[in-house]
Amino acid sequence: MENLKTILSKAVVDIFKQKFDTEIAAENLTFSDTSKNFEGDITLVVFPLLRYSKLKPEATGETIGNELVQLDIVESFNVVKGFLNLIISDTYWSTYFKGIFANDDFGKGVQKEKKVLIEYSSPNTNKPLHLGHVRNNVLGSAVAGILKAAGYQVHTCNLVNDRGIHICKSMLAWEKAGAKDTPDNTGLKGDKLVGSYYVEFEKSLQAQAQPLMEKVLAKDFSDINKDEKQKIQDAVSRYYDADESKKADLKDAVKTLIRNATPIMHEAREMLQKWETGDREVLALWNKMNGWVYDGFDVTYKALGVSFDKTYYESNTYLLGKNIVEEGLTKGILFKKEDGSVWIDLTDEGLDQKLLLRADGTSVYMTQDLGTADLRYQDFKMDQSVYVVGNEQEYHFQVLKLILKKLGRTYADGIYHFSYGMVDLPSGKMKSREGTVVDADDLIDEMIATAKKNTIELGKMDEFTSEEAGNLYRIIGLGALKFYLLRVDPVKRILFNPQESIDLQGYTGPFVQYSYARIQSIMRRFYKDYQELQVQNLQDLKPIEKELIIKMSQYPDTVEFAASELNPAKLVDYIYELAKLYNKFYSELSIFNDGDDNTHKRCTLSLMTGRILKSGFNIVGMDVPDRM
RNA sequence: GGCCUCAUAGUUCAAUGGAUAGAACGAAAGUUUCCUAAACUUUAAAUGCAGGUUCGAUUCCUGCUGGGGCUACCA
Repeated sequence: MENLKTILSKAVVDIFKQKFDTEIAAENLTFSDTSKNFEGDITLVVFPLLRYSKLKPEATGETIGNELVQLDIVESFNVVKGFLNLIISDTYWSTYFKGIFANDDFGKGVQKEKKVLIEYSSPNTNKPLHLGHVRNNVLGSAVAGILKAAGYQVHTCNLVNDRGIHICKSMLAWEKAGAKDTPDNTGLKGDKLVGSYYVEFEKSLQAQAQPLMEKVLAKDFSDINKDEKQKIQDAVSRYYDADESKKADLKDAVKTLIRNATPIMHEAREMLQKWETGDREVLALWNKMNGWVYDGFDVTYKALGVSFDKTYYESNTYLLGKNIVEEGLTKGILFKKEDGSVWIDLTDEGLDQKLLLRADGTSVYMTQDLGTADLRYQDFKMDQSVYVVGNEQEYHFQVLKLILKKLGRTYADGIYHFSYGMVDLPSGKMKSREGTVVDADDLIDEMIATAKKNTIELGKMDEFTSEEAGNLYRIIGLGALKFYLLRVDPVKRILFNPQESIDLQGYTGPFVQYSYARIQSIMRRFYKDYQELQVQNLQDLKPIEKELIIKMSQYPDTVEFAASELNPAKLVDYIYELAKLYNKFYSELSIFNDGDDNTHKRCTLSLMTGRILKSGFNIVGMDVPDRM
């Protein structure tokens, strides 16, 4: 069906042709919602048209308004300064509403050719998922859902960082602790077990690094092996020579070198090299421990309700990356330093030199990302590739895109880093060393437990079986959590206040869910009392009824907008507003005590509202309950 | 130092360059013989600072102040 703005745009273009003898482009017309302080269903902003009309704002508005009321759909108008407020006829809204009511796919965009691949989650296998990953997963699956709803061909993937020094640290610590704990004999979730050994490793590392640091700062280098001695001596003298203002940074630099110079780090790096050369024992251990981690991740993903069309593993792609590095060397895009390390010089692009292969031949993050990029393109041939990764990696993706471009990869242009802000706690940043990281599983459990507690307190569980109840708590708890994370513009940091996040009132997921459940309750009663819903002409629309229809009419545009902006918050906010408006409608008007016509009309409106609330929530990965 | 990013009621968030800047929480007051009060109604309360572009700036540009990030042979 033709959209209101389209109809009005055409009419206004005609008016300008006839009245002012000028051609204006329909795209230049700005229609906006009418401000609450004025009467109208939709507003045309006439300021931009003054140069065509050559009249004052009021006169221009009057002229356009006088012509528009000739249309059946425009009932009346008023002009305030440069704003032409139009009142649209009930007949139009009635016809329009019947159209969208009959459309099962209302809100969904037309199918598009464009193919998009969305990568999100991307965990490391050395520790469990935390709140930061939760934001990533929730955003990633929401963006995928929105693009799908907007009509794009969407695929999702996960890139698991399953190899590298971090997992070797856990492996080493596990071996040193006797190599006997398993998820089975400890009862721990696999990722938790492996993560605990990562923590163990860090403790041992700390224990070795601290005395070494003290010695070195006292200029005693006897415990440093000769390969590292020179660098460390240099760093220490830079530290002592520096001004006060720079001392902290330079001390950190020394610390980093010291950490790398500890015996336990040497062991970890040896293990990594063994891994890269295919040492069977190391590989077996690696497989075993990663397997535990995947079992653990599966539980978390399932609890979060996210999934992927394809999972990539760095262990399968880093070699491809090494080949690409070779290719780059051959093409003269990359260069080798004396120590054998490979770099790209991006100083011409305003960036720095970037390492692609270590001196010992092992690969870094960038190396495997190059390989993965090629592989993904072979698999999906996508037009656009969205990486949902935190904003601390903006530089990385800038470099990745540049390198791929220099290598002549045509798909490089389609690479888009969906960069989102970090999650902070009221106490500040999450820091694993300080134990302030919010664990994903714990968080989910806590949300569900709070949902349970509140629901029981409200005494609403009489009609539920225990299975239904458990399901309800899960829907509410996750709805609260996801809504809390999605309602904020992705580019912004989120302040995660545990207290607030589990609020179930106000601007929250449960508010929307409650509105939906209310509607279902209405509809249950309706079908009990009446045979079937008669979708008649909607007559005598009350202001709130019309407002509700207008709000519903904006759903498809909102989905489209959220897709073009890649911003789930736009859709989430709209759904909340619709629910809020519905609650107002619900309290202002009686559905069952105002005559049969009104009952049918208001149930039709209720049913449609419910469909949109559900559809919108589902798109971004949330669920709604039939009763709560 | 360089690059990127953010700054709006007491707090957490909104506002395709458009009207008198919206919500929620918190604060104050009210609504339940009637469809689910996890709701609704009312009150008080905000654009960091200084310029510029524009008919019009919270939005775009410049500078400043403040927070965060990046600038690793970590990922």
